[in-house]
Amino acid sequence: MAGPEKRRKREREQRKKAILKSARKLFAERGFKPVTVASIAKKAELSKGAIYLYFNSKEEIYTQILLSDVEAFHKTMSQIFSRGETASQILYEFSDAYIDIFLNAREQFRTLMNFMLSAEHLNLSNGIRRQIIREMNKTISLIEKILQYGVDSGELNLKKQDMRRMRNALWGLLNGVISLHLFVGAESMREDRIRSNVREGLKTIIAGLTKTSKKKEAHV
Amino acid sequence: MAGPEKRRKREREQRKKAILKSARKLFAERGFKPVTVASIAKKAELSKGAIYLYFNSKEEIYTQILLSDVEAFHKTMSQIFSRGETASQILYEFSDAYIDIFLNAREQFRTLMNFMLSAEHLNLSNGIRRQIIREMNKTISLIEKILQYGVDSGELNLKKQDMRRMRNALWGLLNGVISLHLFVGAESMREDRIRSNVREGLKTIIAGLTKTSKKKEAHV
DNA sequence: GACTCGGGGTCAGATTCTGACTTTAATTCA
DNA sequence: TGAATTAAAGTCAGAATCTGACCCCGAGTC
Repeated sequence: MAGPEKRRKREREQRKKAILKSARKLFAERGFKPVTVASIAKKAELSKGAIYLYFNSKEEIYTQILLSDVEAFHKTMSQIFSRGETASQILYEFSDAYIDIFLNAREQFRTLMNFMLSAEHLNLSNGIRRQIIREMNKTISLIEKILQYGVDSGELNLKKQDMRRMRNALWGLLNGVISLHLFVGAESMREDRIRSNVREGLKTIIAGLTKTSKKKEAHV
Repeated sequence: MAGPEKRRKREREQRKKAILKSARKLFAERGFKPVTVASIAKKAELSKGAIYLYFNSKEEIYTQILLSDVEAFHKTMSQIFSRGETASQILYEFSDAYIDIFLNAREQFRTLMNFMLSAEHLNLSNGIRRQIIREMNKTISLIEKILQYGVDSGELNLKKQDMRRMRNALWGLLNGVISLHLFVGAESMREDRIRSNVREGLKTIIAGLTKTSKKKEAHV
């Protein structure tokens, strides 16, 4: 590629990134609907029209942020695997990492949460919504893999048909605890409380799943 | 100023600076004539045409670099004054600073030197050339000020009509020594040799000027 | 249901940029 | 000398990017 051409391409990508950066901040603060394209343009020091040279719609901006966040999220969480540890250790680490992301990359987390909480009235096209949900599920199914690994290694005792429910329970535990503390409780205590609550829940669940406790038949 | 407008102005100035930066490097390496506008454009990752949106001619680019260098140079050298010291101390510091600039901002120095060495066949317009020379003279006349200060304080013995000649002799000493070592002598020895040569010359000149040596009448 | 208002999206015109083209001036060679 | 060649300065039509006034629609108000 020629000199000026290369420079132009680079600058075009920088511009795009700048728009996404501005938009991410605004979406994290306010969600989808209240953020106007004009406000994104203003933050990025561009005119509204210029935004449409880089994206086809407000929805597309939101989607790209969401997808890249979900992917980054999934990438981070994937790294938890591939260390020769017990399933319960991995579960603890997974939870820790999840909480870390919440605490350190709050904007990403909020955007994600916002999507989960109100995906239906976001008026994204159905295809896009499904794509994002599929991506999110990839992360959720990591929990299932951990559980499966525990079952395979003989560490955990869990029937095939309960796997999915347990996975959702664990995922729910994480998000529920975090959400609980997001709106109540003092900022200063938040991290400790989230961590200890999650750890406590995990401990009990893992205890209930470990093979040593051989008795189990008390049906629901 | 509005958001996008402010950004545009900023970016325009950045572009201009980038062009000057590329051009300065090339001019320092090769002088005026051999540097083509196309080569400046290439280094700045722009087309030739774009260069002419920021400058009216190759000459103007060169001039702006030269002027800003001369001004920076003069500013640095001016700071030598305004410390309550003897004229000879100030002369030593002035020389040291001059050598420092040569050693640390070689590109600027080369551009300046190049101008001094071949101002006549640079085909700059006469007005511009005179403007730059006037600016350079401001710096040269700093030496005269130092000498005058020495005379006024009774430290130096120098007739009014000899002032200018002495000033030029000192300036010549500096540039002559530097030029000498610029083309001969090993890089590793250069700094030491320049400094010691200049110091030696200064020492002798100052000795010849200090009032204590009262005898003087041996005309040329 | 008419009216207002706010925000998504459009578009004509302004600005910036590109590279092929024209001009100019210096050099070579008959 | 002066015609031919060449190389670099400088130009310009058209492409790319950007702007902000404008259009349109849907949601709320009376």
